[in-house]
Amino acid sequence: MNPVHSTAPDTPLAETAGEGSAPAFSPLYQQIQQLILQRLEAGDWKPGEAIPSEMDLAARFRVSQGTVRKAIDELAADNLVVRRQGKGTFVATHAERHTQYRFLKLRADEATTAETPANDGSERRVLEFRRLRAPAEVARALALRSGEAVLQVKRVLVFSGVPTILEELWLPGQPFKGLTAAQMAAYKGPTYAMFELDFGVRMVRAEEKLRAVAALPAQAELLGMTPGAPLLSVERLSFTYNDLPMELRRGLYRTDTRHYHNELN
Amino acid sequence: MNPVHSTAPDTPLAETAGEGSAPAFSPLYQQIQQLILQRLEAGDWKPGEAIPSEMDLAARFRVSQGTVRKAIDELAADNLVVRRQGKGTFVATHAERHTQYRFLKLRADEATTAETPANDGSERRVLEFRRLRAPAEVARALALRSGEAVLQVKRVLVFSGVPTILEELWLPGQPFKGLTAAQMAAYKGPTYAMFELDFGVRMVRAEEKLRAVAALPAQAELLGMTPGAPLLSVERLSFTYNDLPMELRRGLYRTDTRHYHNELN
DNA sequence: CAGTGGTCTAGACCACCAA
DNA sequence: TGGTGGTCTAGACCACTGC
Repeated sequence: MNPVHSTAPDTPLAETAGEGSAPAFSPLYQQIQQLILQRLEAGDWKPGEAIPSEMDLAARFRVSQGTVRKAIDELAADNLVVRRQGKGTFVATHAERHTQYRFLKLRADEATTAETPANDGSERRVLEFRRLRAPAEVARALALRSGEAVLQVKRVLVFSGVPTILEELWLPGQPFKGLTAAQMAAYKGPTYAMFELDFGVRMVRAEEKLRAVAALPAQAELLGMTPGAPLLSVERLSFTYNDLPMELRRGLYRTDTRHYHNELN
Repeated sequence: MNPVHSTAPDTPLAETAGEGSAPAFSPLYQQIQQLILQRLEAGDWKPGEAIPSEMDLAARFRVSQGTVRKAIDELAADNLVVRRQGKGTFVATHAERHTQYRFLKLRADEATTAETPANDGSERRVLEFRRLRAPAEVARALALRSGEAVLQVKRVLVFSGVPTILEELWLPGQPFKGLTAAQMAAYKGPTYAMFELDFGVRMVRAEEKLRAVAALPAQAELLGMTPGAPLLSVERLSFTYNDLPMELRRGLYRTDTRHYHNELN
Protein backbone atom coordinates (compact mmCIF):
# COMPACT_ATOMS: atom_id res chain seq x y z
CA MET A 1 0.00 0.00 0.00
CA ASN A 2 2.96 2.26 -0.56
CA PRO A 3 1.88 5.14 -2.82
CA VAL A 4 5.36 5.19 -4.25
CA HIS A 5 4.44 2.09 -6.17
CA SER A 6 0.78 2.73 -6.81
CA THR A 7 -1.00 4.59 -9.55
CA ALA A 8 -2.53 7.19 -7.28
CA PRO A 9 -5.78 8.75 -8.41
CA ASP A 10 -4.65 12.34 -8.03
CA THR A 11 -0.93 12.78 -8.36
CA PRO A 12 0.87 9.48 -8.27
CA LEU A 13 4.00 9.41 -6.15
CA ALA A 14 5.81 7.76 -9.01
CA GLU A 15 9.26 9.12 -8.17
CA THR A 16 10.62 7.13 -11.11
CA ALA A 17 11.53 4.37 -8.72
CA GLY A 18 14.25 1.84 -9.23
CA GLU A 19 16.96 3.73 -11.09
CA GLY A 20 19.61 1.61 -9.46
CA SER A 21 22.33 4.15 -8.82
CA ALA A 22 20.89 6.27 -6.04
CA PRO A 23 18.28 4.88 -3.69
CA ALA A 24 17.00 8.42 -3.01
CA PHE A 25 14.40 7.18 -0.62
CA SER A 26 12.43 9.79 1.21
CA PRO A 27 9.69 9.33 3.79
CA LEU A 28 6.13 9.40 2.61
CA TYR A 29 5.31 12.63 4.40
CA GLN A 30 8.16 14.38 2.61
CA GLN A 31 6.84 13.19 -0.71
CA ILE A 32 3.42 14.54 0.22
CA GLN A 33 5.08 17.78 1.26
CA GLN A 34 6.72 18.07 -2.15
CA LEU A 35 3.43 17.45 -3.90
CA ILE A 36 1.72 20.17 -1.89
CA LEU A 37 4.65 22.45 -2.59
CA GLN A 38 4.28 21.85 -6.31
CA ARG A 39 0.65 22.90 -6.13
CA LEU A 40 1.62 26.05 -4.30
CA GLU A 41 4.27 26.87 -6.90
CA ALA A 42 1.88 26.15 -9.72
CA GLY A 43 -0.51 28.59 -8.13
CA ASP A 44 -3.31 26.05 -7.82
CA TRP A 45 -4.02 27.53 -4.42
CA LYS A 46 -3.40 31.26 -4.19
CA PRO A 47 -2.03 33.28 -1.25
CA GLY A 48 -4.71 33.79 1.36
CA GLU A 49 -6.85 30.91 0.12
CA ALA A 50 -7.51 27.70 2.00
CA ILE A 51 -5.93 24.51 0.80
CA PRO A 52 -7.97 21.28 0.94
CA SER A 53 -8.57 19.80 4.37
CA GLU A 54 -6.25 17.19 5.81
CA MET A 55 -8.89 14.50 5.33
CA ASP A 56 -9.34 15.54 1.73
CA LEU A 57 -5.63 15.49 0.99
CA ALA A 58 -5.22 12.18 2.79
CA ALA A 59 -7.88 10.66 0.57
CA ARG A 60 -6.38 12.13 -2.61
CA PHE A 61 -2.90 10.90 -1.84
CA ARG A 62 -4.15 7.66 -0.33
CA VAL A 63 -2.25 8.09 2.90
CA SER A 64 -3.39 8.50 6.47
CA GLN A 65 -4.36 11.85 7.90
CA GLY A 66 -1.36 11.72 10.22
CA THR A 67 1.02 11.60 7.31
CA VAL A 68 -0.60 14.61 5.64
CA ARG A 69 -0.52 16.32 9.00
CA LYS A 70 3.22 15.92 9.33
CA ALA A 71 3.74 17.20 5.80
CA ILE A 72 1.67 20.31 6.51
CA ASP A 73 3.38 20.77 9.87
CA GLU A 74 6.68 21.28 8.10
CA LEU A 75 5.21 23.66 5.58
CA ALA A 76 3.69 25.63 8.43
CA ALA A 77 7.05 25.72 10.21
CA ASP A 78 8.55 27.22 7.05
CA ASN A 79 5.81 29.88 6.96
CA LEU A 80 4.55 28.65 3.63
CA VAL A 81 1.16 27.89 5.06
CA VAL A 82 -0.81 28.95 8.11
CA ARG A 83 -3.05 26.67 10.18
CA ARG A 84 -6.21 27.96 11.77
CA GLN A 85 -8.04 25.61 14.07
CA GLY A 86 -11.64 25.11 13.14
CA LYS A 87 -11.23 26.90 9.82
CA GLY A 88 -8.58 25.25 7.73
CA THR A 89 -5.06 25.66 6.41
CA PHE A 90 -4.27 28.74 4.35
CA VAL A 91 -1.57 29.75 1.93
CA ALA A 92 0.64 32.29 3.68
CA THR A 93 0.71 35.82 2.34
CA HIS A 94 2.58 39.06 2.98
CA ALA A 95 -0.75 40.87 2.73
CA GLU A 96 -2.06 39.89 6.13
CA ARG A 97 -1.69 41.85 9.31
CA HIS A 98 0.13 39.23 11.23
CA THR A 99 2.69 38.19 8.67
CA GLN A 100 3.15 41.65 7.20
CA TYR A 101 6.64 43.07 6.96
CA ARG A 102 8.14 39.90 8.32
CA PHE A 103 11.40 40.68 6.53
CA LEU A 104 11.73 44.16 8.06
CA LYS A 105 13.57 43.85 11.34
CA LEU A 106 13.95 47.54 12.10
CA ARG A 107 12.36 48.69 15.34
CA ALA A 108 12.04 51.91 17.27
CA ASP A 109 14.39 51.85 20.25
CA GLU A 110 11.60 52.08 22.83
CA ALA A 111 9.14 49.83 21.03
CA THR A 112 8.87 46.32 22.33
CA THR A 113 6.46 45.27 19.63
CA ALA A 114 7.39 44.96 16.00
CA GLU A 115 7.41 48.08 13.93
CA THR A 116 4.47 48.61 11.62
CA PRO A 117 5.41 50.98 8.85
CA ALA A 118 2.93 52.11 6.24
CA ASN A 119 1.02 53.60 9.12
CA ASP A 120 0.34 57.12 10.26
CA GLY A 121 3.54 59.06 9.84
CA SER A 122 4.97 56.78 7.21
CA GLU A 123 5.52 57.40 3.56
CA ARG A 124 7.30 56.03 0.51
CA ARG A 125 9.09 58.21 -1.99
CA VAL A 126 10.09 56.61 -5.26
CA LEU A 127 13.20 58.41 -6.48
CA GLU A 128 14.07 56.42 -9.58
CA PHE A 129 12.55 53.71 -11.69
CA ARG A 130 14.59 52.25 -14.49
CA ARG A 131 14.63 49.32 -16.85
CA LEU A 132 18.18 48.37 -17.71
CA ARG A 133 20.64 45.57 -18.38
CA ALA A 134 21.78 43.69 -15.31
CA PRO A 135 25.24 44.58 -14.06
CA ALA A 136 27.39 41.51 -13.55
CA GLU A 137 27.01 41.55 -9.79
CA VAL A 138 23.24 41.83 -9.89
CA ALA A 139 22.96 39.19 -12.59
CA ARG A 140 24.94 36.79 -10.46
CA ALA A 141 22.77 37.36 -7.42
CA LEU A 142 19.54 36.95 -9.36
CA ALA A 143 20.82 33.98 -11.35
CA LEU A 144 20.39 35.82 -14.64
CA ARG A 145 22.70 36.07 -17.60
CA SER A 146 24.73 39.25 -17.46
CA GLY A 147 22.96 41.90 -19.51
CA GLU A 148 19.45 40.53 -19.12
CA ALA A 149 16.69 43.03 -18.47
CA VAL A 150 16.17 44.05 -14.86
CA LEU A 151 14.20 46.75 -13.08
CA GLN A 152 15.92 49.09 -10.70
CA VAL A 153 13.93 51.07 -8.15
CA LYS A 154 15.34 53.58 -5.72
CA ARG A 155 13.20 54.90 -2.94
CA VAL A 156 13.16 56.40 0.52
CA LEU A 157 11.00 55.12 3.36
CA VAL A 158 9.90 57.74 5.83
CA PHE A 159 8.81 56.73 9.35
CA SER A 160 7.08 59.28 11.56
CA GLY A 161 8.31 62.07 9.36
CA VAL A 162 11.92 60.90 9.49
CA PRO A 163 13.57 59.58 6.32
CA THR A 164 14.93 56.32 7.67
CA ILE A 165 15.65 53.88 4.87
CA LEU A 166 17.21 54.53 1.50
CA GLU A 167 16.89 51.46 -0.64
CA GLU A 168 17.50 50.13 -4.08
CA LEU A 169 15.50 47.20 -5.49
CA TRP A 170 16.66 45.00 -8.35
CA LEU A 171 14.02 42.80 -9.94
CA PRO A 172 14.30 40.34 -12.82
CA GLY A 173 12.58 41.76 -15.90
CA GLN A 174 10.54 38.74 -16.97
CA PRO A 175 8.49 37.97 -13.87
CA PHE A 176 7.88 41.66 -13.20
CA LYS A 177 7.08 42.68 -16.75
CA GLY A 178 4.61 45.55 -16.66
CA LEU A 179 5.60 46.97 -13.30
CA THR A 180 5.50 50.77 -13.38
CA ALA A 181 6.85 53.57 -11.24
CA ALA A 182 3.29 54.72 -10.55
CA GLN A 183 2.43 51.26 -9.26
CA MET A 184 5.42 51.25 -6.95
CA ALA A 185 4.44 54.63 -5.56
CA ALA A 186 0.70 54.13 -5.31
CA TYR A 187 0.39 50.75 -3.63
CA LYS A 188 -0.47 50.91 0.03
CA GLY A 189 0.87 48.18 2.27
CA PRO A 190 3.81 45.88 1.87
CA THR A 191 5.59 45.86 -1.46
CA TYR A 192 5.79 42.08 -1.19
CA ALA A 193 2.00 41.93 -1.01
CA MET A 194 1.82 43.80 -4.30
CA PHE A 195 4.28 41.36 -5.83
CA GLU A 196 1.92 38.53 -4.84
CA LEU A 197 -1.26 40.16 -6.06
CA ASP A 198 -0.07 41.67 -9.30
CA PHE A 199 2.69 39.31 -10.37
CA GLY A 200 2.07 36.08 -8.54
CA VAL A 201 5.55 36.24 -7.03
CA ARG A 202 5.69 34.97 -3.45
CA MET A 203 8.80 35.66 -1.41
CA VAL A 204 9.32 32.66 0.81
CA ARG A 205 12.61 33.32 2.54
CA ALA A 206 15.53 35.73 2.39
CA GLU A 207 19.21 36.07 3.25
CA GLU A 208 20.66 39.30 4.52
CA LYS A 209 24.22 40.61 4.77
CA LEU A 210 24.69 43.46 7.21
CA ARG A 211 27.51 45.95 7.36
CA ALA A 212 28.27 49.32 8.86
CA VAL A 213 29.15 51.90 6.22
CA ALA A 214 29.78 55.62 6.03
CA ALA A 215 27.13 57.71 4.29
CA LEU A 216 28.15 59.15 0.93
CA PRO A 217 27.20 62.79 0.45
CA ALA A 218 24.23 62.00 -1.82
CA GLN A 219 22.98 59.33 0.56
CA ALA A 220 23.40 61.56 3.59
CA GLU A 221 21.44 64.27 1.82
CA LEU A 222 18.48 62.00 1.19
CA LEU A 223 18.43 60.69 4.76
CA GLY A 224 18.98 64.07 6.38
CA MET A 225 22.34 63.17 7.86
CA THR A 226 25.87 64.47 7.56
CA PRO A 227 28.23 62.83 5.06
CA GLY A 228 30.31 60.11 6.66
CA ALA A 229 27.70 59.33 9.27
CA PRO A 230 27.44 55.61 10.05
CA LEU A 231 24.61 53.74 8.32
CA LEU A 232 23.53 50.13 8.53
CA SER A 233 23.86 48.52 5.12
CA VAL A 234 21.40 45.66 4.59
CA GLU A 235 21.74 43.60 1.46
CA ARG A 236 18.80 41.26 1.10
CA LEU A 237 18.34 38.48 -1.41
CA SER A 238 14.78 37.16 -1.45
CA PHE A 239 13.71 33.80 -2.81
CA THR A 240 10.49 32.29 -4.12
CA TYR A 241 9.82 28.59 -4.17
CA ASN A 242 12.67 26.32 -5.19
CA ASP A 243 15.26 28.76 -3.89
CA LEU A 244 14.78 30.92 -6.94
CA PRO A 245 16.16 34.42 -6.24
CA MET A 246 13.63 37.07 -7.22
CA GLU A 247 14.79 40.29 -5.65
CA LEU A 248 18.03 41.90 -4.62
CA ARG A 249 17.48 44.77 -2.23
CA ARG A 250 20.17 47.06 -0.91
CA GLY A 251 19.10 49.25 1.97
CA LEU A 252 20.80 51.87 4.07
CA TYR A 253 19.16 52.16 7.48
CA ARG A 254 19.44 55.06 9.87
CA THR A 255 20.00 53.54 13.30
CA ASP A 256 20.18 56.61 15.50
CA THR A 257 16.72 56.12 17.00
CA ARG A 258 16.01 52.64 15.66
CA HIS A 259 17.79 49.32 15.62
CA TYR A 260 17.80 46.06 13.72
CA HIS A 261 16.29 43.44 15.97
CA ASN A 262 17.30 39.81 15.73
CA GLU A 263 16.37 36.71 17.68
CA LEU A 264 18.88 33.90 18.01
CA ASN A 265 18.08 30.30 18.81
CA MET B 1 -6.01 7.62 32.25
CA ASN B 2 -5.21 11.29 32.15
CA PRO B 3 -1.97 11.88 34.07
CA VAL B 4 -3.27 15.25 35.10
CA HIS B 5 -5.49 13.43 37.53
CA SER B 6 -3.30 10.50 38.43
CA THR B 7 -0.62 10.05 41.03
CA ALA B 8 2.18 9.40 38.58
CA PRO B 9 5.07 7.26 39.74
CA ASP B 10 7.79 9.64 38.68
CA THR B 11 6.72 13.22 38.56
CA PRO B 12 2.98 13.53 38.83
CA LEU B 13 1.41 15.94 36.43
CA ALA B 14 -0.56 17.39 39.29
CA GLU B 15 -0.85 20.90 37.86
CA THR B 16 -2.84 21.80 41.00
CA ALA B 17 -5.97 21.16 39.01
CA GLY B 18 -9.34 22.67 39.76
CA GLU B 19 -8.49 26.16 40.99
CA GLY B 20 -11.70 27.47 39.55
CA SER B 21 -10.57 30.84 38.24
CA ALA B 22 -8.41 30.00 35.24
CA PRO B 23 -8.85 26.72 33.40
CA ALA B 24 -5.19 26.91 32.30
CA PHE B 25 -5.53 23.73 30.34
CA SER B 26 -2.56 22.66 28.32
CA PRO B 27 -2.12 19.61 26.13
CA LEU B 28 -0.45 16.59 27.66
CA TYR B 29 2.60 16.83 25.46
CA GLN B 30 3.21 20.40 26.64
CA GLN B 31 3.04 19.26 30.24
CA ILE B 32 5.57 16.55 29.46
CA GLN B 33 7.69 19.16 27.74
CA GLN B 34 7.65 21.30 30.87
CA LEU B 35 8.62 18.36 33.04
CA ILE B 36 11.57 17.54 30.81
CA LEU B 37 12.51 21.22 30.82
CA GLN B 38 12.52 21.24 34.61
CA ARG B 39 14.94 18.32 34.65
CA LEU B 40 17.19 20.17 32.24
CA GLU B 41 17.10 23.30 34.38
CA ALA B 42 17.74 21.28 37.51
CA GLY B 43 20.78 19.83 35.81
CA ASP B 44 19.59 16.24 36.18
CA TRP B 45 20.85 15.65 32.68
CA LYS B 46 23.96 17.62 31.78
CA PRO B 47 24.93 19.17 28.44
CA GLY B 48 26.21 16.54 26.07
CA GLU B 49 24.62 13.66 27.98
CA ALA B 50 21.79 11.52 26.71
CA ILE B 51 18.36 11.89 28.24
CA PRO B 52 16.26 8.76 28.84
CA SER B 53 14.82 7.07 25.78
CA GLU B 54 11.34 7.92 24.53
CA MET B 55 10.05 4.56 25.72
CA ASP B 56 11.55 5.13 29.13
CA LEU B 57 10.06 8.60 29.49
CA ALA B 58 6.71 7.38 28.21
CA ALA B 59 6.68 4.72 30.91
CA ARG B 60 7.70 7.16 33.62
CA PHE B 61 5.08 9.70 32.71
CA ARG B 62 2.51 7.05 31.89
CA VAL B 63 1.77 8.43 28.45
CA SER B 64 2.23 6.99 25.00
CA GLN B 65 5.50 7.20 23.15
CA GLY B 66 3.90 9.50 20.59
CA THR B 67 3.14 12.08 23.23
CA VAL B 68 6.70 12.07 24.54
CA ARG B 69 7.86 12.26 20.97
CA LYS B 70 5.93 15.45 20.31
CA ALA B 71 7.24 17.00 23.51
CA ILE B 72 10.83 16.21 22.53
CA ASP B 73 10.19 17.42 18.99
CA GLU B 74 9.47 20.89 20.31
CA LEU B 75 12.50 20.88 22.56
CA ALA B 76 14.62 19.83 19.59
CA ALA B 77 13.12 22.62 17.49
CA ASP B 78 14.21 25.07 20.18
CA ASN B 79 17.73 23.64 20.12
CA LEU B 80 17.51 22.55 23.73
CA VAL B 81 18.06 18.96 22.78
CA VAL B 82 19.50 17.10 19.81
CA ARG B 83 18.13 13.87 18.36
CA ARG B 84 20.45 11.24 16.94
CA GLN B 85 18.85 8.30 15.25
CA GLY B 86 19.93 4.99 16.66
CA LYS B 87 21.78 6.60 19.56
CA GLY B 88 19.41 8.68 21.60
CA THR B 89 18.45 12.24 22.46
CA PHE B 90 21.14 14.50 23.90
CA VAL B 91 21.20 17.72 25.84
CA ALA B 92 22.40 20.44 23.49
CA THR B 93 25.72 22.12 24.22
CA HIS B 94 27.81 24.98 22.89
CA ALA B 95 30.84 22.73 23.20
CA GLU B 96 30.14 20.59 20.15
CA ARG B 97 31.41 21.18 16.68
CA HIS B 98 28.09 21.50 15.01
CA THR B 99 26.39 23.84 17.45
CA GLN B 100 29.49 25.85 18.27
CA TYR B 101 29.35 29.59 17.93
CA ARG B 102 25.73 29.50 16.95
CA PHE B 103 25.28 33.04 18.24
CA LEU B 104 28.12 34.46 16.17
CA LYS B 105 26.76 35.47 12.78
CA LEU B 106 29.85 37.15 11.40
CA ARG B 107 31.20 35.65 8.21
CA ALA B 108 34.03 36.32 5.83
CA ASP B 109 32.70 37.95 2.67
CA GLU B 110 33.79 35.12 0.37
CA ALA B 111 32.97 32.29 2.74
CA THR B 112 29.77 30.44 2.02
CA THR B 113 30.09 28.27 5.09
CA ALA B 114 29.79 29.56 8.62
CA GLU B 115 32.84 31.14 10.15
CA THR B 116 34.76 29.06 12.64
CA PRO B 117 36.80 31.29 14.89
CA ALA B 118 39.12 29.90 17.54
CA ASN B 119 40.95 28.30 14.66
CA ASP B 120 44.31 28.90 13.06
CA GLY B 121 44.82 32.60 12.90
CA SER B 122 42.40 33.43 15.67
CA GLU B 123 43.13 34.78 19.09
CA ARG B 124 41.47 36.33 22.10
CA ARG B 125 42.98 39.22 24.05
CA VAL B 126 41.46 40.02 27.40
CA LEU B 127 41.93 43.75 28.00
CA GLU B 128 40.11 44.23 31.27
CA PHE B 129 38.50 42.11 33.92
CA ARG B 130 36.62 43.84 36.73
CA ARG B 131 34.22 43.07 39.50
CA LEU B 132 31.98 46.07 40.11
CA ARG B 133 28.49 47.27 40.96
CA ALA B 134 25.99 47.07 38.13
CA PRO B 135 25.24 50.36 36.40
CA ALA B 136 21.50 51.02 36.17
CA GLU B 137 21.31 50.10 32.51
CA VAL B 138 23.15 46.81 32.96
CA ALA B 139 21.15 45.95 36.06
CA ARG B 140 17.91 46.44 34.15
CA ALA B 141 19.03 44.24 31.28
CA LEU B 142 20.20 41.44 33.59
CA ALA B 143 17.18 41.75 35.90
CA LEU B 144 19.38 42.61 38.88
CA ARG B 145 18.96 45.29 41.50
CA SER B 146 20.96 48.36 40.65
CA GLY B 147 24.31 48.13 42.41
CA GLU B 148 24.49 44.34 42.62
CA ALA B 149 27.82 42.74 41.85
CA VAL B 150 28.60 42.10 38.21
CA LEU B 151 31.65 41.09 36.23
CA GLN B 152 32.84 43.19 33.34
CA VAL B 153 35.17 41.75 30.73
CA LYS B 154 36.60 43.64 27.79
CA ARG B 155 38.39 41.76 25.08
CA VAL B 156 39.40 41.77 21.44
CA LEU B 157 38.83 38.87 19.08
CA VAL B 158 41.39 38.50 16.35
CA PHE B 159 40.57 36.56 13.19
CA SER B 160 43.35 35.64 10.77
CA GLY B 161 45.60 38.20 12.37
CA VAL B 162 43.04 40.99 12.05
CA PRO B 163 41.50 42.47 15.21
CA THR B 164 37.84 42.19 14.27
CA ILE B 165 35.63 42.33 17.33
CA LEU B 166 35.95 44.55 20.36
CA GLU B 167 33.52 43.39 22.98
CA GLU B 168 32.43 43.97 26.53
CA LEU B 169 30.74 41.24 28.57
CA TRP B 170 28.58 41.88 31.61
CA LEU B 171 27.84 38.86 33.80
CA PRO B 172 25.81 38.61 36.98
CA GLY B 173 28.10 38.09 39.96
CA GLN B 174 26.34 35.24 41.72
CA PRO B 175 26.16 32.59 38.99
CA PHE B 176 29.67 33.39 37.82
CA LYS B 177 31.31 33.61 41.21
CA GLY B 178 34.91 32.51 40.91
CA LEU B 179 35.44 33.41 37.28
CA THR B 180 38.93 34.83 36.76
CA ALA B 181 40.68 36.80 34.08
CA ALA B 182 43.11 33.95 33.60
CA GLN B 183 40.20 31.58 32.96
CA MET B 184 38.71 33.94 30.38
CA ALA B 185 42.03 34.17 28.59
CA ALA B 186 43.11 30.55 28.80
CA TYR B 187 39.98 28.65 27.74
CA LYS B 188 40.11 27.34 24.20
CA GLY B 189 36.85 27.11 22.34
CA PRO B 190 33.60 28.95 22.75
CA THR B 191 33.20 31.10 25.85
CA TYR B 192 29.67 29.75 26.18
CA ALA B 193 31.07 26.23 26.42
CA MET B 194 33.19 27.32 29.36
CA PHE B 195 30.13 28.81 31.00
CA GLU B 196 28.45 25.42 30.73
CA LEU B 197 31.36 23.38 31.98
CA ASP B 198 32.58 25.58 34.80
CA PHE B 199 29.41 27.31 35.95
CA GLY B 200 26.52 25.18 34.73
CA VAL B 201 25.09 28.14 32.86
CA ARG B 202 23.51 27.21 29.53
CA MET B 203 22.64 29.98 27.11
CA VAL B 204 19.49 28.91 25.36
CA ARG B 205 18.53 31.87 23.22
CA ALA B 206 19.52 35.49 22.66
CA GLU B 207 18.22 38.80 21.39
CA GLU B 208 20.40 41.19 19.47
CA LYS B 209 20.12 44.88 18.65
CA LEU B 210 22.24 46.04 15.74
CA ARG B 211 23.30 49.55 14.91
CA ALA B 212 25.89 51.33 12.82
CA VAL B 213 28.13 53.57 14.90
CA ALA B 214 31.27 55.63 14.42
CA ALA B 215 34.43 54.33 16.07
CA LEU B 216 35.67 56.37 19.01
CA PRO B 217 39.42 57.02 19.00
CA ALA B 218 40.15 54.39 21.67
CA GLN B 219 38.00 51.81 19.90
CA ALA B 220 39.53 52.60 16.53
CA GLU B 221 42.98 52.15 18.02
CA LEU B 222 42.19 48.68 19.33
CA LEU B 223 40.67 47.56 16.04
CA GLY B 224 43.31 49.12 13.86
CA MET B 225 40.97 51.56 12.18
CA THR B 226 40.74 55.32 11.88
CA PRO B 227 38.55 57.22 14.37
CA GLY B 228 35.05 57.78 13.03
CA ALA B 229 35.15 54.67 10.86
CA PRO B 230 31.78 52.84 10.73
CA LEU B 231 31.45 49.83 13.03
CA LEU B 232 28.61 47.40 13.51
CA SER B 233 27.37 47.62 17.08
CA VAL B 234 25.86 44.36 18.31
CA GLU B 235 24.19 44.36 21.69
CA ARG B 236 23.31 40.84 22.71
CA LEU B 237 21.25 39.72 25.68
CA SER B 238 21.53 35.98 26.28
CA PHE B 239 19.08 33.90 28.27
CA THR B 240 19.17 30.61 30.15
CA TYR B 241 16.10 28.53 30.83
CA ASN B 242 12.98 30.38 31.93
CA ASP B 243 13.96 33.47 29.98
CA LEU B 244 16.44 34.38 32.66
CA PRO B 245 18.97 36.91 31.28
CA MET B 246 22.51 35.81 32.09
CA GLU B 247 24.77 37.89 29.91
CA LEU B 248 24.81 41.29 28.31
CA ARG B 249 27.38 41.54 25.57
CA ARG B 250 28.20 44.66 23.62
CA GLY B 251 30.31 44.10 20.56
CA LEU B 252 31.77 46.32 17.89
CA TYR B 253 32.38 44.42 14.67
CA ARG B 254 34.62 45.42 11.83
CA THR B 255 32.66 44.79 8.65
CA ASP B 256 35.14 45.81 5.99
CA THR B 257 35.96 42.25 4.95
CA ARG B 258 33.24 40.44 6.89
CA HIS B 259 29.50 40.75 7.27
CA TYR B 260 26.75 39.78 9.66
CA HIS B 261 24.76 37.02 8.03
CA ASN B 262 21.08 36.53 8.75
CA GLU B 263 18.46 34.17 7.42
CA LEU B 264 14.84 35.28 7.29
CA ASN B 265 11.86 32.99 7.15
C1' DC C 1 21.56 -8.69 17.71
C1' DA C 2 19.06 -5.35 20.85
C1' DG C 3 18.03 -0.60 21.54
C1' DT C 4 17.27 3.89 19.80
C1' DG C 5 14.87 7.31 17.11
C1' DG C 6 11.81 7.69 12.65
C1' DT C 7 7.68 6.57 9.95
C1' DC C 8 2.95 5.18 9.20
C1' DT C 9 -1.54 3.76 10.32
C1' DA C 10 -6.38 3.77 12.21
C1' DG C 11 -9.41 5.29 15.23
C1' DA C 12 -11.16 7.98 19.15
C1' DC C 13 -11.99 12.16 21.13
C1' DC C 14 -11.36 17.34 22.00
C1' DA C 15 -11.37 22.45 20.75
C1' DC C 16 -12.73 25.79 17.72
C1' DC C 17 -15.51 27.98 14.13
C1' DA C 18 -19.36 29.07 11.17
C1' DA C 19 -23.84 28.63 9.60
C1' DT D 1 -24.54 20.83 13.98
C1' DG D 2 -20.98 19.49 10.85
C1' DG D 3 -16.42 20.41 9.41
C1' DT D 4 -11.74 21.69 10.50
C1' DG D 5 -7.49 21.37 12.89
C1' DG D 6 -5.39 19.46 17.49
C1' DT D 7 -4.45 15.73 20.77
C1' DC D 8 -3.67 11.01 22.24
C1' DT D 9 -3.25 6.23 21.85
C1' DA D 10 -1.49 1.51 20.50
C1' DG D 11 0.81 -1.07 17.62
C1' DA D 12 3.56 -2.25 13.53
C1' DC D 13 7.44 -1.70 10.99
C1' DC D 14 11.79 0.80 9.20
C1' DA D 15 16.56 2.88 9.65
C1' DC D 16 20.50 3.61 12.12
C1' DT D 17 23.99 2.60 15.79
C1' DG D 18 26.98 -0.17 18.48
C1' DC D 19 28.07 -4.39 20.65
